[in-house]
Amino acid sequence: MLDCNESDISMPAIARTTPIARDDREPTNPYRVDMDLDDEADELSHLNIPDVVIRRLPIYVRTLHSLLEKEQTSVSSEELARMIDVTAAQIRRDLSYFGKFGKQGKGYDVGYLSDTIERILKLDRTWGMVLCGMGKLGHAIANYRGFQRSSFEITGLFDSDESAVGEVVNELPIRPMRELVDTIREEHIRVGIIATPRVNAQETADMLVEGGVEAILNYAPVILRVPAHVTVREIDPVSALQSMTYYISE
Amino acid sequence: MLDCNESDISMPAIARTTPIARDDREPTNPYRVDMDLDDEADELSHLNIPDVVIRRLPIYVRTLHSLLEKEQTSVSSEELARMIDVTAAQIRRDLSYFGKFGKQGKGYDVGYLSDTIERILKLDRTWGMVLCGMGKLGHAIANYRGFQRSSFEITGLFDSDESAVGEVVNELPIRPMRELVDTIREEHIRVGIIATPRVNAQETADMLVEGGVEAILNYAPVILRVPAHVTVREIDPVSALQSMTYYISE
DNA sequence: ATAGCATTGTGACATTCTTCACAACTCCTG
DNA sequence: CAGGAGTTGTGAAGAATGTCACAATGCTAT
Repeated sequence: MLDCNESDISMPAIARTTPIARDDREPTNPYRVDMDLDDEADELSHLNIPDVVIRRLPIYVRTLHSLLEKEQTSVSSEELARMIDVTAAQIRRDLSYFGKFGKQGKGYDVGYLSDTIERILKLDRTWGMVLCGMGKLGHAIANYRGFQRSSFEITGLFDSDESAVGEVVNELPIRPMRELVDTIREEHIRVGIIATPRVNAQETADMLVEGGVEAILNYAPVILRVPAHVTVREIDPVSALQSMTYYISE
Repeated sequence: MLDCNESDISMPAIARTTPIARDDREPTNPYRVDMDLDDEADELSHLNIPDVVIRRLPIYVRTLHSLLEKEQTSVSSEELARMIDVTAAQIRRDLSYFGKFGKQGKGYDVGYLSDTIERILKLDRTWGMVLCGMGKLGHAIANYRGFQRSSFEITGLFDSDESAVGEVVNELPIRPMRELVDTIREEHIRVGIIATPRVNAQETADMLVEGGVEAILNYAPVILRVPAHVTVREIDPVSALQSMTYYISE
């Protein structure tokens, strides 16, 4: 609620009744899941599912991927729990918000579960992102290789400093901020990254929202004010450090 | 619990009885606070205080600093709450875990409250940090200017790649990993940053712990296994993005 | 002084999140 | 094809966190 903007979307609080997946699926058949996830109950579902749960899903996906790398095809909630350091009950409960994906006595099919969670998180596509603020931090983010492998791709770089404009970073030119809103609209961008100085973060967020962005990854140490339909997550190493020193002994 | 290692320190669960600050303090006298915070109840207190609360404190400090910049000397929980986008009751409750810092009818003295929270978080000193893994990410972190202003300073850079060793980044030489443990011991380092590739993160964490580090800022996308007296916080932009796309409409 | 406004600190309550524990089911083995 | 071992999914209980609402108190103005 503090470091994340809970995005308490104001839509009618209709309880979802149709499970996303059913019991009679063939665990490794992606088409089946496809159909299940696209049906009409899906859109309403995220009202009911706690954000804590949603935040854990990427960790599950990541862990399942590491199992796939090791060619392990099946996993129990118990084993997954040990790997992630949570309780098995929590994993089962988390998954149960979305349907039934496991087999009693057997566990979960790694590939099927991983695909399913990715579909829930809408990671079954590539999301273009605009990056605002091309100082040192912006450069580092633009050069970061970890996004492509994860359904994300930076497609535009923006900076308000006209003298930075034109420079090419990781094959993309830096463009002026005044082009930001139109670019977002034209390219249907839904995700923005803020790496501007603190004082410019809010105005940047406003422009992102104006363009139609619905998710903002904020590296600036400020709490952003955005409409309820926009989600914000903070990346704040300093706060993280400052909260850890509390626990240091002596 | 997932992205943070709750650091459920196993010490006797003694309830703290002595408030850290009292009512008869002079709000702007730092010496008073000093004495209060150093007394014997302090060490036991963190058992009882929820980690969620501790994580919010850096935001309070940051916000109070921004008020100080504007020369505002007094603030109510209501006003602070608006700035941070939490409820006023939550701020009052959070602070009440540590004592009574406000004045009825008046609010809080900005400087006093800020100093006090910093003291609680042990930010009234500079923490040396070792940075492990000097790839692109490591370089970016080493060059980051935001730490000094926040009680932190990177004092050692380490990489396992011998060909990187010797290079000077932001006035510090990169040193070989084999010197890590001894350096931590000799320099009494308590905080480590992991910016290694995923596969090396756990072994790096083990070395940090062996040297005596009690707080780890982990940029690698892995859940680290550490003893209970060590706190870990994850910096994971990919997971943050992956959990936000869930909420995107359409 | 005293009244009255503003604001804290906190019991009591409400809500959210986690864990327990077990019926239901699946699979394997003989 | 029955029995046992293993594991899920989930009601119900429990723990943790957040909010309400108000008595207590300090401050200001007259």
